[in-house]
Amino acid sequence: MELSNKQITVIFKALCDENRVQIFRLLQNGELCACHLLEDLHLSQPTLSHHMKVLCDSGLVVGRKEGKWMHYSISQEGAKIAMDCLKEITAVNKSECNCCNK
Amino acid sequence: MELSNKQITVIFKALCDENRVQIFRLLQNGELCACHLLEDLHLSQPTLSHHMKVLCDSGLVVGRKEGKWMHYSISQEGAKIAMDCLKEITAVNKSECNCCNK
DNA sequence: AAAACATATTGACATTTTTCTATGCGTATG
DNA sequence: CATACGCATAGAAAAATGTCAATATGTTTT
Repeated sequence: MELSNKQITVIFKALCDENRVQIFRLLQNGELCACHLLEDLHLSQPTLSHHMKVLCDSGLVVGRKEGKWMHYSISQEGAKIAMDCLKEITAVNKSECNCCNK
Repeated sequence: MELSNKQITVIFKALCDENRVQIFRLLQNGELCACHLLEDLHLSQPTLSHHMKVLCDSGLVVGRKEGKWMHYSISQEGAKIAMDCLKEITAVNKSECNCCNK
């Protein structure tokens, strides 16, 4: 799994806004449609729509269209990719100091 | 571990900028001082200093002052907290649909 | 077919973030 | 002790992001 720096930022942007974090908390109880999410968030409908796009772009959330409703849920595949990515980017290969002052 | 939505955003802001992701890649080979990081990034010194502050605030990176040098490294404790947080926020408790259209 | 409904898109504005130049502060060195 | 060095801070400009009102799009219902 070789993700670019840009791709990594897209994934973690999902968790860089308080409202989006709150959306995760709401989705933890299962799939919800946008209208239901809207009830619990102090946001306008277009703003929610914008956040859901950011979340879907990250891969951490997936949308499922059913008639005129959009159902959103947390993607376990997306979560696994994010976890692997976080693990990979924070892994340290060596431990000695490489500084100019060594 | 009960982190607020705000605290979560502070952690993951570390990975929302391409330059900061690149800094992680550089630190994966071990501790580096700011002057050395600066050589590999196309950034001014104050801009790097700003990014290092964001990284340290996230807890994913720690700084160690030695004389006039600042040595930065990836924090494994910080990484563990971020991993736990990501796991927790993407966990799903129920799987049935809770939508208004159920 | 028209009306109602759920969501997305557009365009504008406010806020936040990124970036730089200039400067300040602490530490080491001549 | 004066100077140089490494890094942080202040302030300003530019870019990106979050937000909303208005509107568009697609779907269901009457």
